[in-house]
Amino acid sequence: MFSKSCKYAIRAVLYLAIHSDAEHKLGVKDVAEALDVPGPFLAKLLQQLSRHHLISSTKGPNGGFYLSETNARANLRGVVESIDGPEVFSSCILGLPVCSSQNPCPLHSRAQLYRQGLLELVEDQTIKEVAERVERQELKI
Amino acid sequence: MFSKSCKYAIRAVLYLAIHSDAEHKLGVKDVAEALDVPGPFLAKLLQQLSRHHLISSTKGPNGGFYLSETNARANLRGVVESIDGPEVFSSCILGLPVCSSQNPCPLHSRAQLYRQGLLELVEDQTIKEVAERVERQELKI
DNA sequence: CTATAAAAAGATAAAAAACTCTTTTAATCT
DNA sequence: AGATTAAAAGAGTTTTTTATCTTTTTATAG
Ligand code: FES
Ligand code: FES
Repeated sequence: MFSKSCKYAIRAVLYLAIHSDAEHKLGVKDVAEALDVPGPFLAKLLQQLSRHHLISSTKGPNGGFYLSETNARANLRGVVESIDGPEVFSSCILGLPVCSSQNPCPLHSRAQLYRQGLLELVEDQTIKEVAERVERQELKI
Repeated sequence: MFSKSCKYAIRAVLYLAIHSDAEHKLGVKDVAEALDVPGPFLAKLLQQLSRHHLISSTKGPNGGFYLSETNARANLRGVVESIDGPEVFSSCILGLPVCSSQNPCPLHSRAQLYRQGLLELVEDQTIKEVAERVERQELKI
């Protein structure tokens, strides 16, 4: 479903939500080791998220990546769209050039249900909320 | 979501459901041109589906690919599983090594809704039913 | 102001997915 | 039986995704 990159990105954002804030920034290495993900590759992803203002970062000593309060109040949709592109939520499930009710593919109407589930997955709770649930219920990330 | 291969495969199966039967077989080229898909690549996919008995084929003059009655009474799940692997319906949406309610990831419970939609998409109608709907409603494939 | 720490950027490499070409096998027709 | 047709199988190639390595920029600390 999501690309590997996107999965890494989501997990990294959640990790930052739990373990970082403006006063406690984390280096790529910290996150990569905690999530068991290739470091230099994760660095690229975090840079990309940072460029899109979905996470925050500063350079230099005591620098690193973190989630600002604002970052944490967003949901995960932006993260997914930033890495995998916005089309994941709107493109035809059979790969036809356009997806529309005007000219639908055979799976179009049922694809709505699937998309609904997908959107709820990433939209109906903030990153902060997910992170808090992870802590309360000791979930794996 | 589905790989490109899988999308091609689904479309090809539907095309066969509509345009072929045991008495009217189609060559790879026919299908590839109709769907505007790379021919030799589609050939590989059809061979794979044929090996898994999801479509039928015969060699030689008047040979080709087609859907038997039995093939057409199945749903699309087998096609998807044959090309993309069965894990698409059961693997963790965040890429964790196992997906289970015992040790769930933060998105696990909501992922169920998404999976439900995905399964309905491919399971709740037979290939024949989809094909008939395509003909009745002149849908694109 | 200099040394240092860490992200940003750029350039490369490896692996996987998508796509192509060639040879072999099997069915049909004459 | 021999010629022909079309799938099956095998061996490449190209493109995209994933992963690594190196250099540059910027913020901080001393
Ligand atoms: S047209 Fe295929 S999903 Fe909408
Ligand atoms: S554990 Fe992640 S979806 Fe089930």
